[in-house]
Amino acid sequence: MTDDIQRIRRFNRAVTSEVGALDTSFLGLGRPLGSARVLNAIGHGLQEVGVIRDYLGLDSGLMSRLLRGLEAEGMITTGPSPDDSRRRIAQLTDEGRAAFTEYERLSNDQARAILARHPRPQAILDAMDLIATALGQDRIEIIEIDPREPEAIHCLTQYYRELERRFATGFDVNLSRDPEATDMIRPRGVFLLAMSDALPIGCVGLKGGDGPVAEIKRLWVSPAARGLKLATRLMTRAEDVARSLGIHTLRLDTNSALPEAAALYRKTGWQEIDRFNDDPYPDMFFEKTL
Amino acid sequence: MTDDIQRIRRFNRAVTSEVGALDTSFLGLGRPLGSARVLNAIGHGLQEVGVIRDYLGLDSGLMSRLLRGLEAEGMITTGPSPDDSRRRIAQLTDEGRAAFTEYERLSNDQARAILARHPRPQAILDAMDLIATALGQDRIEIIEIDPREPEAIHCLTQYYRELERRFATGFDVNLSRDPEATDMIRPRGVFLLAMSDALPIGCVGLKGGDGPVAEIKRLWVSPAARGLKLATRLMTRAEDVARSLGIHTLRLDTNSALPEAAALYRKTGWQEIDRFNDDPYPDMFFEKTL
DNA sequence: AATTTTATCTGACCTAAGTCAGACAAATGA
DNA sequence: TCATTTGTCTGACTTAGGTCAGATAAAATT
Repeated sequence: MTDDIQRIRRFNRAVTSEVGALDTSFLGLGRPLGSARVLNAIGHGLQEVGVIRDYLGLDSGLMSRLLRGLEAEGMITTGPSPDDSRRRIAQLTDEGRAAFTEYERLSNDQARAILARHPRPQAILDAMDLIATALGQDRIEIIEIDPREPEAIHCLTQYYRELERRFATGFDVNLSRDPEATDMIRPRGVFLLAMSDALPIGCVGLKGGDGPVAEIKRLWVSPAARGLKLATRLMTRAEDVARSLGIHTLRLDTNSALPEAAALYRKTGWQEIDRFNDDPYPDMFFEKTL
Repeated sequence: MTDDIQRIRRFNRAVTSEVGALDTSFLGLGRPLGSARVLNAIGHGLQEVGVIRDYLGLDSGLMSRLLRGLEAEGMITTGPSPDDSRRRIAQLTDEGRAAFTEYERLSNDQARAILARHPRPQAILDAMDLIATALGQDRIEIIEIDPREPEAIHCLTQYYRELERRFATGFDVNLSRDPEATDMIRPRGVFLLAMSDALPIGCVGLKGGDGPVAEIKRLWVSPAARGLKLATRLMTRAEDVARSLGIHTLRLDTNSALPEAAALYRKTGWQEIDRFNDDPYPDMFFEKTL
């Protein structure tokens, strides 16, 4: 156990010196960290002075001075907000946008360098996802999204890959009944994503029709987030939406090669029923009355 | 690929805010970060002012002032080094030791908290080891050590566990020929550890006797360090030591359940030979003439 | 219309951190 | 022995970052 603590502290040291290098790269463009942070916040789309101040946790006096400095440098312009002229809005000038892009380039290069010098970049990424998800586990949010958006497709792709790995026969999505995206968009259904910071780490689809019966599809949780009860959260939210859409009965199909899924369904009030479709992949079928 | 970059930058954000919290905890004891860092360096055993200065990368003027401040607080005493009275040596007072212990406690608590709130602490630790090893991959060092030291035992324990997992029959070290520790200490042999920062991530033993023939034992590399050519580095160093001890012939035994090991031996000039012992576990035997 | 609240700014002030030139004393080398 | 080098310290100065008490103007409330 003491040994484990040492491992974490070694990790902190390793990452701190790397993050220190990151801070230095911010300073490397000849601008103090404070101004650089404000410039980046504006570049990332924050406009209102108050919002930026809260986001960066700055005193209003200091914030004002940093803005004035960036203005003097010609990096930003400020003006009153159209709907409340007490509030001020900051925007990048062309010069400011160039500086911001340069910061982005440095950050991306640094990230790329970490991947490039390691023989197993995928292992690095998986480890980073696990740690970032663990550190932010209290800030995981579930959002509704169009299943054709890139974040949703990211999850679905991972889901298909996992089925491919775990089914003895492999998995070809074209042989399965791929639900119409519009069946998973309100008012017929919904597609939910679990987000940790900006990374999608889980999904579930509620595929509805015109009647009171709907199907749960594509329940998946990233390996980085397993054990955090995320599947239950996703299912509960999907059931809530179903109720609000006037749906009385939910069905789903699954495969006995995914025993943790069947266990979850049984534990949360689902009953096993007879086969209700001719999809070649599933071999277990469940139903739940809301 | 762009997606991967985003994942790394998310990791940086997550870790930076956590590390920021660590810095704040340093400040939380009412001492500025600079003084706290010096106090901790002294607590961790650094004594000479110049060594501390280099380690923390401080200007000599600033260093001097920080020392003076800690002295005024009653945290440390300084005096001339006995062998060169230009150099000064800093030591903790009882009060200083108490403050240092408090910092250690805070750091350990923080680390413990991360583990405690996650359902799979072992996964967190493995991920942290992987990342810390990757970030410090250019600073991996190979050292000689007594195989009875805790760092060596850490590696050996992991090695036995891995054999237990990978051999169809399991692995019981008591049934195997456990080499005498003294056979792996100069002048008979040597035990080598690969260290990343303070974490042992690989080992190999050279078990010698009185004659010119020796055995390679216990070659192991942590999953966190695989792909970094560490096994080759360890073997090369073991062979170098063997030569310097007047050994002409090396032997080793291994098992076909560890194909990557046999592949390494074949690639580095080892020849498969007939069984030369009656250990129940190995089923492949190699020899190399130096 | 007068008062209060909100959002930002300004001036005065502070600490932490760091730089640099030179002082000083001990150790080293010619 | 004398000049040079080395390790540390001191004083003078700078920048970054931050706090706080008003000032100011727009918006919201009474």
